[in-house]
Amino acid sequence: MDKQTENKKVFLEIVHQLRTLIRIEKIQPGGKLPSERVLCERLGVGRSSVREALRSLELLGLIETKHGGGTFLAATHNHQLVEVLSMFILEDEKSKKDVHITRQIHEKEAISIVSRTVELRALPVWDSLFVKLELEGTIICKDVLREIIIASGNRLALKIWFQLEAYDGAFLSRESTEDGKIHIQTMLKSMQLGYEREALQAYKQWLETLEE
Amino acid sequence: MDKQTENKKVFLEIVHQLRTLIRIEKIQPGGKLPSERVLCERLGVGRSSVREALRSLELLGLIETKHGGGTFLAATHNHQLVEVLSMFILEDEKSKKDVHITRQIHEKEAISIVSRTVELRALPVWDSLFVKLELEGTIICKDVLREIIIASGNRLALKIWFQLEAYDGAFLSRESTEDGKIHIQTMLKSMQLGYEREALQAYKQWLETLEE
DNA sequence: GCATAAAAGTGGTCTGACCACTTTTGGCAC
DNA sequence: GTGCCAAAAGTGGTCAGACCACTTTTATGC
Repeated sequence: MDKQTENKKVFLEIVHQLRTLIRIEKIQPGGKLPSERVLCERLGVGRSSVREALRSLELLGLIETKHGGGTFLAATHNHQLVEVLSMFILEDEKSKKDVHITRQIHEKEAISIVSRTVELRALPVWDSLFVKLELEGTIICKDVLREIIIASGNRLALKIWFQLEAYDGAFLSRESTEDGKIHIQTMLKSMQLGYEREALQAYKQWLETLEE
Repeated sequence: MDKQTENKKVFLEIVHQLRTLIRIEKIQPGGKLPSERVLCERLGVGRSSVREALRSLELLGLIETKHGGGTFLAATHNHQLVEVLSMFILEDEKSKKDVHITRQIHEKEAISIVSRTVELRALPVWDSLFVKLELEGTIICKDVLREIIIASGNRLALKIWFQLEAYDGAFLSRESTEDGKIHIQTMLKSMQLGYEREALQAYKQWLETLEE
């Protein structure tokens, strides 16, 4: 009833309907949505309009599609959001530096969080990383940072970090130097002991070894 | 021809192309984009695909369309983006909290940056805000924070903050209490003097006056 | 029972058509 | 020439049908 009253665009209305559908049918993240053709019929609209709505949600990272397979509710939220916004926003060199800095902001915060939280400090993953570092020595920077940010428990920050890391990838993908290794170990140990300041200091020193 | 050979989705490619087009043709916010039919021809794709891309960007608030008039680069964006995302994302409390925390991460960082940078500390805007606070007393929290983040010079962080602030809006839009006002003033003054620790402390106390 | 091929289902894209609305154009009266 | 107004052109909004490419399901043959 109320659908007819609105003079708004069909595809926006469909976005609304989809949300209702997902709630009512209790579709879980990762769950399958009705096919495009079924949605057309159910909502009484053309397939193009359904697709415009679906594509919009896809760009937002709210749904995922598998060619020939179906449409699924995204398991993890907004990753494309940042990417697309960035595409329009990040244009000059200054922006590249901003990505770098912003990424580090989240890394520092995660280190602080872990250092300050007893339960997180006690996580076995730190020892594991430490040992791996000891044995192989070829550990990749981003693996360590990723674990720390995951541990910090802020999923949104994790999503943002993933995006930034993707841009900034070349930098982080390098293997650590001998000097760098020491700083990573110091950072991990400090974190485990709850020495926030020292952990951040070691992180900073580690960064310096990367900047050559 | 060539577009089909790519394994990526056409509509995503179009989103990319549009961004390039906007930059090359120097289309200003509020400016007019080529019509859908022109875009089809230029990009060598079907109109449906062009529309899927445009509709996606519209949902993101990056463009606006006028029926019969044309498509325009958004002057001020993120209007329904917020609405739609919140519909889908902000369902569980955890996400809401993550937004909240992530926003504060960027605020804290900006305060630190300004405190540590002589040129930024000397900006006249702080006195201006301080006086405004003195006189009116009805200053809005987000105005202060926005200025600080702008001053910090990281446009990406600013962009992210705008996003988060939009979600988290109800919280930040409140007028500050008497207690809050004192803390804001303390924060500003500490920042100006370069007392990073004190500024962050005041920020924290200010937050406490807002909660509950 | 199982592997494999056929069929059905599904997303991806293009074309053409029609409608509703806006902007531009052209002609008429003054 | 000026000004107004209707016709024409331009543009977004929507739908229907047709293929294609890919995945999932079903049926077949051994």
